[in-house]
Amino acid sequence: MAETNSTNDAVRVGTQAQEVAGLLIGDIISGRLSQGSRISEPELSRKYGVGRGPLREAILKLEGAGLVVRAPHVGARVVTLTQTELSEIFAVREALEGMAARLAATRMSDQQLLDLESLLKTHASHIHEHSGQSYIDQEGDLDFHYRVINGSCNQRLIRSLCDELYHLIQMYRKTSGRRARPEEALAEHQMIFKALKDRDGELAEMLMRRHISRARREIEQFIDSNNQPMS
Amino acid sequence: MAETNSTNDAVRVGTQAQEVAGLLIGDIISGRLSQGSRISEPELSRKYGVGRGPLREAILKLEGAGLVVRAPHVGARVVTLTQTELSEIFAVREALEGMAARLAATRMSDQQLLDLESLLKTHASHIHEHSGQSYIDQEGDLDFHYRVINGSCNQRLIRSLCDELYHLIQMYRKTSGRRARPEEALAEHQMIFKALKDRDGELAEMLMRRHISRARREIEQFIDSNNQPMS
DNA sequence: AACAAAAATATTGTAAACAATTTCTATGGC
DNA sequence: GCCATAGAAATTGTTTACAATATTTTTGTT
Repeated sequence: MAETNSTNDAVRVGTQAQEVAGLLIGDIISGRLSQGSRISEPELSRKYGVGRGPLREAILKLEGAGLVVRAPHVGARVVTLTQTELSEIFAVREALEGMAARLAATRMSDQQLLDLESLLKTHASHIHEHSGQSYIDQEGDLDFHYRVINGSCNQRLIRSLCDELYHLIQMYRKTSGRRARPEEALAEHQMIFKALKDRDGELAEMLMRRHISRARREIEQFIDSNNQPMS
Repeated sequence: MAETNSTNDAVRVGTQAQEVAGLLIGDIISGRLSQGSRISEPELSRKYGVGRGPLREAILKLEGAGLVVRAPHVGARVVTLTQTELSEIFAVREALEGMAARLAATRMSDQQLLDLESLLKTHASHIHEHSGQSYIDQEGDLDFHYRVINGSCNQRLIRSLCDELYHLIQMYRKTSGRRARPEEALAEHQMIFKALKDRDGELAEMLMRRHISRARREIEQFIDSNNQPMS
């Protein structure tokens, strides 16, 4: 009768190291492990119930993703994003995701476009109902961008954006209780969608770049207004 | 005297894992470990004279860089680049390095520009002397691109390009004995340099994108002409 | 002889013990 | 009272041994 594994999770999907890496990523991008937190091997080893070997592998993986930084003989910490680094991330994201939008305009299937359209409708109704709060804002935004990125059909591009940059962006969003602007974002998403539907790659790229550039400026502004009273 | 370390290398700079990772990268991008080669832990553990722990860490690191692929309980292999993957890499490189050129146009110091100019002069004389062969072609090309990338002053961009994409490109260049076209490349480098010197970011980006796009088409052509007789 | 199944081998994944380095703490001197 | 230094504790780096999985070889059957 449903003999479970050693952990109370579902059946083991891969190796312990992979599982712990997933848990660690979740703890970081959810904010349970805040920026700059020490990653103690013995402590987390006990917490996750695995040996130090698999845990070290997980840490190594996260280091490759840029979520933690390590110093020899000193240990690992959750990365601390400065404003400069966050701006750099968004600058790279702008170039990469602009390219993704351009490719997606010619490569997305009709079905993918229909799905994207219904996603936007769902998002719109949620905004009207709850007058622009709730989790759907962050998640919906992510969902839209993930679909466009995947629509590019460029595996390397997908990996760079989803496995590296977006983890960092999610981490920042959670740790800084910044309020998004769902109405404006939705309007921009709808314009991007129209360009995709029209198979207009140039326009899709330009709109996506402006969309991300706008988000970057908001963040820079937010940080500025928050750093001031902390001095 | 000069009491050396356990290995005959210079003094240990970091940890064994880091050192082995460097050696592994060297073996891969030099072609000593060709594409698709098995990465046997016991074998390489003996070869490099370290335990399996540090070697595994090195493999993990290379997996993060995209140089090796791992399968659970099966092992690691040097990545095999298909034409599709190579095209994808160059597409991403085009977007990223175009951005780097645009940023470099406004951010490179006058001294950096002078150094870049002298590098191009050195490169030109080498081509005229040896009529376009010798190692300087590959190395010189890399050197030029590295300087422009670093001129962007965007650390994340630098890391993406130098630590991930360029390793893969170097690997491909070595394993496929493809001949470069140093004269054409130099001419294009000189045009890019002029745009940088004029602080014309838009032009620098466009020229860099065309330069890389051209290289991509050459590679695609080369692969096509090589894959045909192998069918 | 060819195929399938089962045992043997080898390799990877994991845990535990040891070594080396760093960090914290306490003691002594100024 | 403060700083420097020496020792102790804790953590990371590394090796070794063990367990689990995959691959290969062997053996038996059709």
